[in-house]
Amino acid sequence: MVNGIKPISSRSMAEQVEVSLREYFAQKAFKPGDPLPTELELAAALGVSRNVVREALSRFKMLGIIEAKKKAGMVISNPDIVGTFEKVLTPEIMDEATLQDMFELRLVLETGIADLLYIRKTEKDLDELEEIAAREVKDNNNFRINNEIAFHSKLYEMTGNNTLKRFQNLLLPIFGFVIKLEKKKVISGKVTHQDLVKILRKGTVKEFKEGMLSHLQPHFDRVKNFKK
Amino acid sequence: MVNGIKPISSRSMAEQVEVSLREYFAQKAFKPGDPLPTELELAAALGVSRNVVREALSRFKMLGIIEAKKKAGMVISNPDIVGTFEKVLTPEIMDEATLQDMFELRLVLETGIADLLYIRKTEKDLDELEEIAAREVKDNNNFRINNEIAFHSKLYEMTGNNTLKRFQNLLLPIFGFVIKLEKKKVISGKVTHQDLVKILRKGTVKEFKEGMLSHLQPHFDRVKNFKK
DNA sequence: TACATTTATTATGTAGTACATAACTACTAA
DNA sequence: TTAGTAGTTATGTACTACATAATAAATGTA
Repeated sequence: MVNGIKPISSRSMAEQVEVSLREYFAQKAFKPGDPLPTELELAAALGVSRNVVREALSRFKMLGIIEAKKKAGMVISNPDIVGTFEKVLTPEIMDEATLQDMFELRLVLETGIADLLYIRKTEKDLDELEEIAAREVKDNNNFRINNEIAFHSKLYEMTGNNTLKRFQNLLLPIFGFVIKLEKKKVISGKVTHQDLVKILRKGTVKEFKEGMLSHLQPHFDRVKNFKK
Repeated sequence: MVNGIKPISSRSMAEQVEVSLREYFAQKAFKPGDPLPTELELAAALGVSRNVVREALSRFKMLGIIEAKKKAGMVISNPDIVGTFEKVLTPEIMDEATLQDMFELRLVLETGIADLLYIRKTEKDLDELEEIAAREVKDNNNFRINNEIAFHSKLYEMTGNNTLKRFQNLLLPIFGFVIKLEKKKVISGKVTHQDLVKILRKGTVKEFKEGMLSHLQPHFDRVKNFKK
């Protein structure tokens, strides 16, 4: 294999225009609401067909960076970050290494939210969380996974960080997908959801961190055995 | 404001085609390498012009979900998740709430990687980390920020999780941006980088977690004072 | 003058045609 | 058998045409 040599830029015009536009936005310090030149103006300035410009613009529209209205023209807008993330997070077509990475990422988040939780938690939240934990004891197995999801989702909700909450919600399918890949039975940790609620109420941050770690221990064991 | 009523789908054809294609990919259980129908076939099947199809396809190309070669046609490929994330992570056009969320997200990651670190750390890594921490003591202020970045980046590298490492690298500008917004002087935590290295070498996971928390304390204080 | 209605005007959205280009196939000739 | 050539095909780019919606201008009416 020849090293240090890159293939001639066979990048499509649309791709190059995308890059150019991104630079243009940055250079002009565009902010949400700011109007853009018309498609024809852009095409003329870039020396490409309107078609190519539209393909590039279509990309920005998908990301939510650009919004377009007839006659009014196009304006910059603030993108939905998590929404964009969702568009590429399809376990079926992701490579295994990245899947494993995402699996670990969820564990990192799960153990990392403790401090945030203790800053933001309220009595009302704790009541709701307790209700979820109590419900799962009664329920049969069919609904156990749903309750598992509900419990952890509630935790993220309690951090008051909406981006984080939505983000972890996207990670859940990945988590399930990876576990399914291995065909191993999921073993529960020693610390149950109800234990965690109890700690959140009366215990310290440190105790909660230990509790959560213990709760997730089976997953961490899995990570330990995974050879990179 | 009228609730429960949505505006008539004034979504563009390109947007609708994007959705249709996504469903089509899922339904056909497409995996990387699988060939797609030609643009003309898609256009005919969807009942739209080739132009519209291309605008939608352009979006998938940006995400890295589709690759196209002349004559050979198009194939599914696995997207670069972090790369995609990078495309929407422009602090300048992000709304403040999300910026704050991302700031917190970084803190969550930083405190959450401890367990992963202890699973994966090697002597070689520790030596390198120590070298970075030592360097920053000598350096003058100009390079302090660079060293700050280098140290924390190295930590993520040590987790052996490349996605995580790249991800936090994208978060760094946000972090700087948010701090700059407030125009407050950055106060260092009581635990220095050199302290952290020492703990990583000889101490337990628990000690490291406490150390990191103490190191980040000024940032957490900032979060505490931030009213949502 | 003030207001309502109609009429351009304009930029995006969609359709269709044409042709360049790269890559693959099959055929041909040495 | 192999080298070379011609043909085929799907993407890439360009251009034209027109529909559509939103705005602004112009007009008419009270």
